[in-house]
Amino acid sequence: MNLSELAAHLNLSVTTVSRVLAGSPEKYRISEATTKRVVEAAQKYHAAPNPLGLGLRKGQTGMIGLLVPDITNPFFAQLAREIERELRKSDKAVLLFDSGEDVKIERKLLRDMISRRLDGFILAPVGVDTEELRFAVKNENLPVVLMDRLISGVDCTSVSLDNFDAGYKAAHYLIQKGHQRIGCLRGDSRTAVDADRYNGVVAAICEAGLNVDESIVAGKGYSLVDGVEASRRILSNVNKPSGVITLNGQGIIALMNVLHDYGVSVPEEISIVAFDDQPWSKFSSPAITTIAQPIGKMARMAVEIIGSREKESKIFKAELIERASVAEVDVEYT
Amino acid sequence: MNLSELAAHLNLSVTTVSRVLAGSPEKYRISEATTKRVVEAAQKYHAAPNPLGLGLRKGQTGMIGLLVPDITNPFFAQLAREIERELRKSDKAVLLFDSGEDVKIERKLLRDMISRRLDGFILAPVGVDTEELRFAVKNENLPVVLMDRLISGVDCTSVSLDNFDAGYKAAHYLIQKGHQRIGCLRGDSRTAVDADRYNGVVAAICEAGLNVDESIVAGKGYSLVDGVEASRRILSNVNKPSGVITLNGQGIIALMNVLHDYGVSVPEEISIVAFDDQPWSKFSSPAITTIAQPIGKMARMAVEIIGSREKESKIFKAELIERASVAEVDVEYT
DNA sequence: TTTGTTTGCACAAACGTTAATCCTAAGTTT
DNA sequence: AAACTTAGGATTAACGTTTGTGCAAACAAA
Repeated sequence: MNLSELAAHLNLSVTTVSRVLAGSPEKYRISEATTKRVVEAAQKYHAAPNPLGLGLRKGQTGMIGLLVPDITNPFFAQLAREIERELRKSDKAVLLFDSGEDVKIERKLLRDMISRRLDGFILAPVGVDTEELRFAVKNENLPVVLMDRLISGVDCTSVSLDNFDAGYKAAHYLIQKGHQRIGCLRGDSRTAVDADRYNGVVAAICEAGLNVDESIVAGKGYSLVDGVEASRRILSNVNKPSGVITLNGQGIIALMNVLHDYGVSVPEEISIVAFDDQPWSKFSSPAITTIAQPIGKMARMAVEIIGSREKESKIFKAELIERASVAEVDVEYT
Repeated sequence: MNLSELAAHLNLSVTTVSRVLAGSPEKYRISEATTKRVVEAAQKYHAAPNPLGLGLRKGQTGMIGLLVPDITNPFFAQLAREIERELRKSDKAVLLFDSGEDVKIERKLLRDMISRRLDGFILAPVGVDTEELRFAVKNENLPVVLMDRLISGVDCTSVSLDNFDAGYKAAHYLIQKGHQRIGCLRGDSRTAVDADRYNGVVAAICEAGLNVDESIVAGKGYSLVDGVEASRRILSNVNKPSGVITLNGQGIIALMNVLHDYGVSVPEEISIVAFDDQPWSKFSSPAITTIAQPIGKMARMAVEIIGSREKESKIFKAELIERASVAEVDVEYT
């Protein structure tokens, strides 16, 4: 039911009803009696202000747009859930857009998002620099937060992971456990996320005085098929790695299956450190040692930035969760 | 940019601009020249009708609400993706609501959804009959489609799976492969989805003249923890099943890990049929034989029903995808 | 009684559209 | 030339809010 319908029903003006329901009856000197009458009738008839009228008047929609490359990817699903949960506290709703890792579709969606006059945007782009992305970001008046795959050169408030540090931590941990031959299952090396993480891995390896063998490094995309293919390439190497780091969430699924396929036991023959904690990681056998992103914290920060229209980017540190997929090996002295 | 701003810029009335951009210039006798002028300027300045004004005028928001129990669950994530993709074709957007399997939150969300005056609702409820759900559904004028966990007694257009048939198919397949001792990993047995599937399983078992051993049937919820616990119960039985059916998507993840933990090999020692095809099911080792829901088709049907305001419910049949997790066993004659 | 001060609410405008109606200048017919 | 048609738009109202202002009644003060 409308405010106007309710007002007619109560023989009051829409103004009065609106003022009561907006929560400031005393400010406008609405009597106790009237206030009570309105509130009770509103409850009874499920009356609430029409968001379109309200939005038109106030210039805001009460919605923020969330763009992800693939909601089917557990990382983005978790992100979406946390963002929705947080936004709900300020009575905002989430408009979901899924580009399917397709840059052309992403462009279209960005245009659509903008034309919908949302109150803010949380964008996890495919990872490619497009005109639409720049346009969306440059829209000075609207709060935009970039997440996950940041675009170098596109200047925008962002919430992200210190990917270099995360990669470094993963490799450093393996090295500390005695591993000297470290393989790496990458995603799309053209995206900054992947490159940064890999650079961190390389840095740790070099720092330890070891060298990087690119024949046990593979990957060309974030899909499961890509992951499986890369895993096979890594494992079919005559000189197998003693530890493998999967640089993205899908990677671990691919790798585990290929490992099982090849009859390689974890962590006895090969140790694994995976990026992105999955719901099942701790139930897996062996439980997976993980570089976990603080998804909840990042989501909350993104929402806070949107709400407060801050302009400062935040970088979070990943956390290494020790579980059972990494074995300690004796260091071979060469 | 607004239509009114654009109109002012072009020294035209808002009406004219609106009519050109709405795509019916000839119907209102707008000259070719003017039409062209408007179209070009609109492109140049990224001008588009404000959806709030438009919505207010037309009485629709161009958005439909999607309510799921858990977007992190791959089934609902896939559903969301397909629904969004389909809705996009008619320029509608998806407002996402995630109840987190919590009935109280679901109630609140339903109220919020209704007050947002959306053009339609696609609801995958937690599975419990609530007043709010009934209210949302009874809202005669708005198109509502129920999916997945239907509520018996709540009369509403729905798109669902023939769950009995699906359960029957799973069990029948195992029996056909010679299995006589069939275990079952259930979800929440109070929900109709789970009960129907289980009844299908029971029917197939009884039809084959075998009997159901409830000591290898377990499950009390849809979460991963529930799944792990139930899997342990089933596998710790002294007399292990020769085949296990997991009645929901999370189940297979739990079961596989527990199996690996117990050192049971699939399909040599135990065969598995899983509900809900997962992206990794075919890459798994062994690849998982699956009872797959036609998620894409179901999503498209839901969107079609919403669009056409049909009232007829549709029931889809699950498809059995034969892969490698079921072994043929010799039938023991008793 | 007149003037001033509250109290309690209604009225009007504006947000941006669109659909129905109306207006004006030009061209066409008689 | 007068009357009629047509082209090409502009005006107006309405969708449902909220906010600034207005205005009557009641009450107090002088």
